[in-house]
Amino acid sequence: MAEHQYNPKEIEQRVQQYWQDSQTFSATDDPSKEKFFCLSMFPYPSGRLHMGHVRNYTIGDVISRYQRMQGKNVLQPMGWDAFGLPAENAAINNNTAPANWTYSNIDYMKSQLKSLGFGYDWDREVATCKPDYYRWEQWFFTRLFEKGLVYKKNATVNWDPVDQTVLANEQVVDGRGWRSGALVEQKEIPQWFIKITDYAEELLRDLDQLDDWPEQVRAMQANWIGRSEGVDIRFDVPQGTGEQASLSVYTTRPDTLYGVTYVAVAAQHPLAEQAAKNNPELAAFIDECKNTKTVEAELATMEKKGCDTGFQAVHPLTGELVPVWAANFVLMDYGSGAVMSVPGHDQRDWEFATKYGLTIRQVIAPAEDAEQDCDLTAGAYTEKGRLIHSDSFDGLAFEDAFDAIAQALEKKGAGKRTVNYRLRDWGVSRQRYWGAPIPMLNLESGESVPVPADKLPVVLPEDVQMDGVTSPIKADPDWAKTDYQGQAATRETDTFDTFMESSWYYARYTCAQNNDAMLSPEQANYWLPVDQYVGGIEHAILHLLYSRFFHKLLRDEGLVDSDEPFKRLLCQGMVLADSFYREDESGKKTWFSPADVSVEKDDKGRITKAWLTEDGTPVQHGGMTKMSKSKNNGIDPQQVIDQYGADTVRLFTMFAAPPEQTLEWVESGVEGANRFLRRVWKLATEHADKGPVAALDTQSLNKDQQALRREIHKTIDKVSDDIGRRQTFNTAVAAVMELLNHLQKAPQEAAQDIALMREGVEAIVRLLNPITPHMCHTLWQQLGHDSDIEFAGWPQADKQALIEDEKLIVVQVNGKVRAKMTVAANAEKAELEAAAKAQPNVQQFIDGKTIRKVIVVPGKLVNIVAS
RNA sequence: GCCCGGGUGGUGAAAUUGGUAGACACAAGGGAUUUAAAAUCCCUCGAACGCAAGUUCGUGCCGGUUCAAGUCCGGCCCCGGGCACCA
Repeated sequence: MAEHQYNPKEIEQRVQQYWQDSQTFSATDDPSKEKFFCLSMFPYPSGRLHMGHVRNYTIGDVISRYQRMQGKNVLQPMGWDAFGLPAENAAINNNTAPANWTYSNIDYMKSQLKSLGFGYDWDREVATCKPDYYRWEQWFFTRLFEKGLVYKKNATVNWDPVDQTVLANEQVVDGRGWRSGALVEQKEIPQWFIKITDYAEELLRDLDQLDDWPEQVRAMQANWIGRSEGVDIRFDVPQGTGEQASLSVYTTRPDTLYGVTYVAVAAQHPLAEQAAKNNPELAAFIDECKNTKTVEAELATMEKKGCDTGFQAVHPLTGELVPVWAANFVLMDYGSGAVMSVPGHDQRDWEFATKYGLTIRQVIAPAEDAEQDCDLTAGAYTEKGRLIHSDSFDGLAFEDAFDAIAQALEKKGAGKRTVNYRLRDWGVSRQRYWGAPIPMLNLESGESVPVPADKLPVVLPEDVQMDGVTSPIKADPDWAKTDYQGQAATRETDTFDTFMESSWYYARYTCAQNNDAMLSPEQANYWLPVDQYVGGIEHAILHLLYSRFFHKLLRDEGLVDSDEPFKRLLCQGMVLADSFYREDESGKKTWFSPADVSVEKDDKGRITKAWLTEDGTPVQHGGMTKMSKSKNNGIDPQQVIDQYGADTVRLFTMFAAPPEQTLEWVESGVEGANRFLRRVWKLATEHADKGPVAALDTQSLNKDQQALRREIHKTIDKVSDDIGRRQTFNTAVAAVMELLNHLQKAPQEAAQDIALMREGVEAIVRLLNPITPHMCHTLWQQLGHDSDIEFAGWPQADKQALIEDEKLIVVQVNGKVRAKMTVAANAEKAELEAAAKAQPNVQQFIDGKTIRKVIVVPGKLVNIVAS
């Protein structure tokens, strides 16, 4: 007798032990087999898994198991994005070293991943903080340097003047350093850059190949790269001494050139700094601009401010003198640090000009009304139109004007057509400790050279004391001391941006143990590209763009032969939960964990009352929000696993919402998922108890049995399509639930009833296996199979069983449903029309009216248009 | 501010190519079983009107295309994600 009580704890432990003992998920490089590389974004080892991880990795695991049942050779690896800022903070708070903290987190989280039953090949595990990983990244960087793809330049950082340290944007709170509270300044320091802009065109073009990426991610990347066609224009700036300086500006609207009434430069622009020497007001303005964060969102919304430099620039075509202003919205790091301003036709320029009383001039008129002057008192006219007040260019439309003015500038040597990208080169220097050391040496001559390959890796010391301010490798002068070809040299003490590690880890999984090279091309080319990548939408731009860039760099180094790293991409949504807070008199909110709160609901199920379970004091319901530390509404996956089992957690996660959408974590929904699994367990084990089953004779089935068999095979069809093509796991689960409802109602008297039940139960067990593998593994055995369900194959729908001889047809009159009728599936149009008109409720609506038209959609509907 | 999503019953959602709006669940209400509870099973469940058959309205708002619109087009409102040193 099978156990009819579903006992997840016991089942899951046993099955996980079985997987470990039989190396079920260990992938072998076998070129004779069709491969499937399924990858989930590796976690930052923060301490414990959160629900976002659970969701991400459940999706990846479901796809992996589905593909394995399709007969593919599946690789599903896992690793750790182990460098980063939180380790430094935790190390200070816990008085330990970042390495120590990180490694113990990895241990714990690895055990959590195992308890969720994810089928990873742990032999290929990587941790990016280990020298055997980052040494190859260091080596690759030196290769890029030799190829001229790496350079050093000054770039702006957040500078804490009290702690004398560089801060991450995250460490700047309301313009102040998070520890010192000092006003943060912008400071320029030399940093290393990789020329991603050299690949801008290819990164943009190859987006077209990524058919299996979400449209929105491709759109976001295209906008990020931001290709535009325009003109670089030179404005000469006569100096008092008779010398001539010049400014370069880029514009996509050369047609508005005659509307330029001033030029704006960054506060840090050399011209502005020169002018500030004899201009205290300007000097004060430049000083003030040091406090402006260079975060795009802040730049866009802050108050636009400026100050006249006193310099004047010569208009390249008219020779007119226009003032040069320093402005806080022009960035020195971006473009040439100067822009031409056309307040008549650019809204930002208009606001600036209005504020400071600068001239506003109309040079574009609406195409259809070229004679009329626009009203520019309320705002700029930003549409493209026809030129006016532009000398010989008057009357030209945008494209002709663009060409003619660009040509005139080129002829004078004052301009050049250019393709520009919004994308900027990738700054990879970080002034923090817990990262891969940048493998560069500074010589006494001032020259920087890469660390020779035989001296790699540059190992980051792990046994360190954190003082919370200075990186230990910067604090220890001995660490940097070294030599280069006999001469004294100092090491670079900056470390890499952690995006460096996450840009190539996917490739390292193909040969994680290789100690002789970054990649083994044979293994890399067998497994790559990744067939399915799963991760959060928050990585849609940066991580995914850097990885695509790195893949092209790896290709150009001869390490891989594909152009793109990720064939198909799925971006899962966030996980939300109820939040609860209490507000004190000053309006400060204290947030309470949902685990500590009890609620009362009205008969519509809305929360009407909430209180702390422990002492009964009332709290406010803050709605469903993203699980986060700040709202204290994270649900610990471990507690839910302990209570209901991993299969229930996995099922609820897949069922509650489609994967790209947000998922609301609701306890009663988890219970519902658990209830469904108990029903499956009961049906399957009770059936298994009936012992040997007669062979199914599909020819002898009665009408009801045929209908049930059609449900079984329709479900197989739908679930296959939902998991394989559509990736709508929620509807796949719903389809299995429907089938279970049908099977539970089926009679179990005749031998063929039981044979049919066998077919249905086996279908359910196999269809659910990717989602709830522990239960399905166990039930598969109880149904008498010796084979491992992972390798038992995916069920195939019997096309014969799907054929219906009758169909339900909807009858509409003027687009409104008036009747439904069951007709032979092969009925002709004329028959359908006649049958539709014969329906009593239809007659009522067409009686006395003229039939104008009848639309027949075979197998679906008849619409009678009458008036 | 810019770029990208989303908005459908009390709730999560479904409707795949323009063709029956609300599958499957959750919550709620009613009933069966039980000494009782849990568990389980059955019924009801968008709104209004109606004894019923059924009718009308209904997918954020306003307008359009179409025999037919949740789905396509134009204009708005609200919510969320990203914005380059959090990962």
